[in-house]
Amino acid sequence: MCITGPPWRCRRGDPAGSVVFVFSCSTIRPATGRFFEVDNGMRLSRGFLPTLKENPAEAQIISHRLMLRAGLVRQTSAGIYAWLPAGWRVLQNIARIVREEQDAIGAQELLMPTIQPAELWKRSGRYDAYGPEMLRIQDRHERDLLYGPTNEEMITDLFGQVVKSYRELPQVLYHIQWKFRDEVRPRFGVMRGREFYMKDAYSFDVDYASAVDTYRRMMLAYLRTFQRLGVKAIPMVADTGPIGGELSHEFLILAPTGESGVFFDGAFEDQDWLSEPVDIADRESLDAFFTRMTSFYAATDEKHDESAWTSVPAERRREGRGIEVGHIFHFGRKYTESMDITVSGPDGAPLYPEMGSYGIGVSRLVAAIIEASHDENGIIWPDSVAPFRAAILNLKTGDVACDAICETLYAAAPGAFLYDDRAERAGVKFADADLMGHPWQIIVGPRGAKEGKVELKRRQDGARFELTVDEAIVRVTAA
RNA sequence: CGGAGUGUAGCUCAGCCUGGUAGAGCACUGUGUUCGGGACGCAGGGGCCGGAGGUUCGAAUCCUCUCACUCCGACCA
Repeated sequence: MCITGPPWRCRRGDPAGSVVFVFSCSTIRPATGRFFEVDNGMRLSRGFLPTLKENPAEAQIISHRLMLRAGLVRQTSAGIYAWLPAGWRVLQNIARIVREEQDAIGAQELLMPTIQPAELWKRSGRYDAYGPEMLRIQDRHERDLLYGPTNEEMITDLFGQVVKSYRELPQVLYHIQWKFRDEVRPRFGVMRGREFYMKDAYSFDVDYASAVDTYRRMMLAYLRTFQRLGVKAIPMVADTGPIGGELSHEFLILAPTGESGVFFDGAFEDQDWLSEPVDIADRESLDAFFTRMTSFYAATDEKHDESAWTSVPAERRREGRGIEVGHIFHFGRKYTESMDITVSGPDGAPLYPEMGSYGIGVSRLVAAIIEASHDENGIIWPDSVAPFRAAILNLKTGDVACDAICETLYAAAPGAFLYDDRAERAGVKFADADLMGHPWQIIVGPRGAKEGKVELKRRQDGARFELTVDEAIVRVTAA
């Protein structure tokens, strides 16, 4: 419960339930001889934000290098990472946007455990089918458990316990949780780790037509989610395996280091899905949206169709590579049938609901966004996911004017700004700010400070603006 | 799981072949000069050389075993 709350601490030895509140004095750094000041690490001098000047030897791809160098993660064993404060902030920012868009289509968030009983998987037949990627564990009673790689069985079982009538459908349930797949060869940092943070949603519909509506709503939610994350993720028709049909799409972020080749209609990049007029309660509206969306050609190299490709106007043909960050999939009654989960139908007879599952690799997105958005100096965070909105660079700590302006800025947007108050040279601060990729840098130097001016630098394009303190605050917090 | 490597200071690495008791740069501490794009000087601190066993008067160095990590392949959100 301390995770997001205001800074407070329990004093050891106090009666249970008694809490001592220690309030932060956020404006002036102490000269009062106080031995402790609440600090959430947003002053860099006190922060747990270890930047690295050199590339760690184990990191091959750019996102892995930058994540280590910018102090986002540390590896604890092969394919398993600790998320340091800045990385954790990014992860939560992504999760927040994912959550808002899931909620917007009526999905309900819950939280299932990471550890699952083997019995559940034996019912669906996947316990034997899954293979060594599943991490199997035994408890002290020698019961078989596993660290969940996915949650179809568990959600289906939960659903069956609760929902008894077709009138309660559709249901869309999701959670954002850590998963584990014991990859033979983890690599590329969190891009292909063993432990990963993922949103997975599961839908239950009364019939196929209704399941298609759900699928289309989810498609819209995904398009909006990725747009808000500041990345171009293109949905590509994916292989549906033995089930067949067209209701499977993978979402790929364009990046040169992607694992799949992609071909798509450039018109896709110009769409604004946030203002797309769709009534998600109306089947015809959903159908119109989906028809328009799928009218743009998009396919991975595996599903690429040359003849369809040539019908795309030549100037709009885009080829590149992509990283898969999401997958939506209708699979029908596979689990409801194998686990014998039914609801009563309109005629009183039991029926097997139609299911779909919908994943977004939240931790993988951190790496994928970096792959898609960086330069030779470091990360360039999209505004929506950046760990800090801006870094305040005090170019001369100890200078009365610089310190005063920086403290004013720092107090103006609690939690949003990282204040580089270290006694470092300007170059070090510039380099670290570029590396960490804050959307804005508020540069406070002795020259401008005398006149109450600061310099604003936009990380994305390097644009610089000389502004008053108040103007800078407005500008940075507005964007 | 096959094949190939690497483990020496927080990071990047040298030393190993040809055994003689541990090094550099960066980082860190103190200090002085610097101070708008990763400064410089002086003085410091920090490593049972991944682990275990063996050979030897003596092992970071040679031998055996083991663990971890990385890369290539097969696999994959």
